[in-house]
Amino acid sequence: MQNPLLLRLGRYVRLSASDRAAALRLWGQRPLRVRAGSDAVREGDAPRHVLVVVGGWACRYRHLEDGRRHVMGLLLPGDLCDLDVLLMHKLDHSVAAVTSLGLAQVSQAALDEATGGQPRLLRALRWDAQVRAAMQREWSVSLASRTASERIGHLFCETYLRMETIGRASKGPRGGSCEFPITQALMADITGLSAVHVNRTVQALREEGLVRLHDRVLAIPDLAALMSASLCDAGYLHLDREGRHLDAEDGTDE
Amino acid sequence: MQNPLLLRLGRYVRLSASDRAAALRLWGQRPLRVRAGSDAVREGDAPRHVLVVVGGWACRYRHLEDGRRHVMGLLLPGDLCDLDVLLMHKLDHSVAAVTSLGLAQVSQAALDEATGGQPRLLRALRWDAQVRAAMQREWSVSLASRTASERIGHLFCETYLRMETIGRASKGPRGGSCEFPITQALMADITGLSAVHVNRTVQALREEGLVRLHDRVLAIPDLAALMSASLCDAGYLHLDREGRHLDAEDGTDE
DNA sequence: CGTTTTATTGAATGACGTCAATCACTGTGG
DNA sequence: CCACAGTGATTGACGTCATTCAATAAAACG
Repeated sequence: MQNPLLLRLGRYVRLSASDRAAALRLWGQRPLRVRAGSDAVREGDAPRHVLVVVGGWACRYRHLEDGRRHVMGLLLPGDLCDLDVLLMHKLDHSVAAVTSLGLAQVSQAALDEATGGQPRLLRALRWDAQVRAAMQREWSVSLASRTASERIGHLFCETYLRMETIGRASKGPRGGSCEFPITQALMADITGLSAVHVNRTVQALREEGLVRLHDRVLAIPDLAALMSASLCDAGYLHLDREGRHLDAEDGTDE
Repeated sequence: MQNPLLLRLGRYVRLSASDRAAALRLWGQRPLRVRAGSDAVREGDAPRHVLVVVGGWACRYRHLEDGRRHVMGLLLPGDLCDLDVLLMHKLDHSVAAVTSLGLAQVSQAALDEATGGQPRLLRALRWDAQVRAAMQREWSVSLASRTASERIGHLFCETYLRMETIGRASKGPRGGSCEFPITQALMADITGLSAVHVNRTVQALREEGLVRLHDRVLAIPDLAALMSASLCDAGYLHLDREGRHLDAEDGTDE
């Protein structure tokens, strides 16, 4: 299986053929293109769909009144944006395209139809939402307790691991690497640092040999070393197939 | 209605009598006492219940390997700790009692039984989880983008508003006030500041006349002024009864 | 090719942390 | 009743990490 959503949900449980078919119906739903840099949805809007990232990267963000911006999450291909968002009247944050972006817009009816007869799929989606909440908490830990280089190193580790789970990382003799289309200015808005300090910190990590980052490609020669230097413990990503006791009989891995 | 859980869910939708009865069955479930300062559940444990705070205050926290601690959320009476936590194999953070604490331990079976025939109640609980996620994001905004005094002021505003929605705040001629059993050391772990700096910042807020804080009681003479000084926009708390179109016929307010 | 975005560098400043000591308050045992 | 320890709040001096401002270099883009 190559679909990022299926790869991701497969970290929780082996889906049956009909689960997978239902998940793919979400995938195909009314896709929308968003240009890099512009907003897909905006704070204050009434949510009309559950969004699924089909291609490209997006971010959730919020502005403070005086213009300061904080990016509170990254959305990668296969990521689903708030299963229960349609309960709310207004969005409390915006979502912007980081790169050129493809979004599936899933209506409540489409969601109900896809999950109605597939409790295993619904559980996988709920698990995914829990993991997303854990990531949010971990970003809080970073902002509150990690130093600049730990924050940035942690962002690299987490993003690399997320890319790996959706089959978008490659491993070579010099470690793993993945796409990383995040400018230093955006990294600043994520980590709560200034762009200048991000720049200096990235350079320091490079000089220590912990990462290579050029041309929107992130390479990590020794992931364990970077994780350790960044105080990153991957437990919160819950990558160990916690729902395996619910595996479908016909759930295969290929 | 006086029950904090019902008051809180009532911010979303008017519950029917049978919704309320079902919610109260969660409330009564096998209550557990935890002494102030000790852990209710610990990172790495297998979750066995959904926890509901019946009385007292708790906090979610995580330690980094070198001992730094971050508190990533406060749990007040009526708060429910992760509707879907039982999907996970391991907890990724701990929960400690801030004050002497009463916890209802709700099993999956009890949860299913309570929500099975009450879709309105289930929606209210899901709405609550969304609001909780929004609070988590807002704490990230604080840590990344707000100054020390804005962070602390924001914590005061949010906590006061949460206490107000559960009927635990009182209003007088000199503004509103509520219990606030949080030591400055704990405020430091919440805001990512040092305890010393929290102390100085609280004093500054006092001298500006924005808050009074003594003997575990927080008083806010002018909430609008404090909110404005802290760049606090209450939108993310979603306090405006967003599910009112789903109100039960027999849902009364008393 | 110019134009814009992104990355990089230096110097000065400032917000916040650390260390260390003191003070107030509480509860405890003698 | 008082000595004592323990917790939480407070203060001062000093150090440091990160910000800001400003300028430049290097890429990316049309």
